[in-house]
Order: sequence, then structure tokens, then C-alpha cells
Amino acid sequence: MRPLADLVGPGPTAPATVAGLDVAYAESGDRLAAAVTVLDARTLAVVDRAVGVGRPAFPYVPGLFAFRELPALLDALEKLTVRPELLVCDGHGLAHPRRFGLACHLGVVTGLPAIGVGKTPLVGEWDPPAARRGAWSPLRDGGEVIGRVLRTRDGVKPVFVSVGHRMSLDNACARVLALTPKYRLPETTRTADRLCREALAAAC
DNA sequence: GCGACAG
DNA sequence: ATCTTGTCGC
Repeated sequence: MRPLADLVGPGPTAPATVAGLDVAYAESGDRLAAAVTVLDARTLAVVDRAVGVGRPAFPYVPGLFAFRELPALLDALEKLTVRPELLVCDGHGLAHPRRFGLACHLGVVTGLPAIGVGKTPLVGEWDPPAARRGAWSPLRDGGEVIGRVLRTRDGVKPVFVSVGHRMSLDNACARVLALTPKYRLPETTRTADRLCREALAAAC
């Protein structure tokens, strides 16, 4: 599927809606809840939301993460009534050992523009970006630039941004900064995180 | 062989 | 991902 990913874009510069996706797991590991929240890209208000609950379809194996979370995320995506113009994934896109992380997989399967925003690295080397919000440094692996280490808050640990599908790296970083007016992680990720935890608790 | 390893 | 404990800062 890797050749099917559009790593150029540039994708929408002013999307009307942006979606956040996340998954929560039961402590026992036998249940999970996936959530998608769709935000108005200008006001960051949630305009649609959907969840999918079930059992993990695959064990957690670094590099094969999509096989674990993608099925439940697709379930949730199908329940949306609003078609988001961009998917902001909790995990990497191009910044993957075989250059096809969750964000690429989700983008190709849905056909929607997608980007990956990881909290910790999976592959690559980088220099720490300057302390100011907006500062960044290239994430490199095997002689190629696979993403960007982006500071979304002054003096706070940066996030790892990479292209998923139908988006340029420049635009991906601009979208992430637009989604982080107050906290380290995008508002899309934060609302989806709360929703999947809530859905998991409700699905007792 | 050893260490690393998105969530 | 999940859980715990303690510290720092607004």
C-alpha cells in the first residue's frame, strides 16, 4: 500500500473541519474504544463525534500499529455524519521504519488527507528544536527527511509530525500549530482522547 | 548477539 | 496503551 500514499499534497490550507482520532484500552486488554471527533477548524468546537468499541484485532507490535487500531477507527469513521477534510492521527505517518505508519494507512484507506502527530519517536534522529513555540528541526532517517520535531508550546517537549496522505510536511506543521493554541497536543487529539475514554467506561 | 521499539 | 508518585508553575 505504500506506493498509494500521496506524500506531496499540499492539502487544504484552510480546511473547514478537522478530525482527531484516538483509542483507549481496558486495563485487562480485552476491550478497546476508538473515537473520532470532528472540529470546526476555525473555532475548534466539536461539530461531530463517533465511537467504535470492540476487542483488539492485533497485538501491539511497534511498526505494525495500524493493524491494531485501524479496524475500530474505521468503524467510528463510518458513523460520522460530517465528512472531515483532514485526519489528525495519534501516531506516525511517514516517520515509520517502512515509511507507512498509521496516518498513511488511514489516509490511503479513507482517501482523506491525513497527518501523523506522535508524542514519542519511533525511528529517526534529530536535534532538539529551539525552546520557542513554532521552532522545529528535521527528523531524519536513512539519509531522508521523514518528518519534523515541532515545538507546540514554549519550553515543553516537542511533538513528532509526519505526512500521512495528501499533505505536505509544511502544511502538516502549519495545521498542527493552528490546532495547539493552548496545549502541547492538538485539540483534535485531546477531544478524541476524552471521548474514547468516556466510551470505554460507558461500555461496561 | 544486543538494544530499541508509535500506542 | 495503563497505573503511580512526586514536583513545579500559573
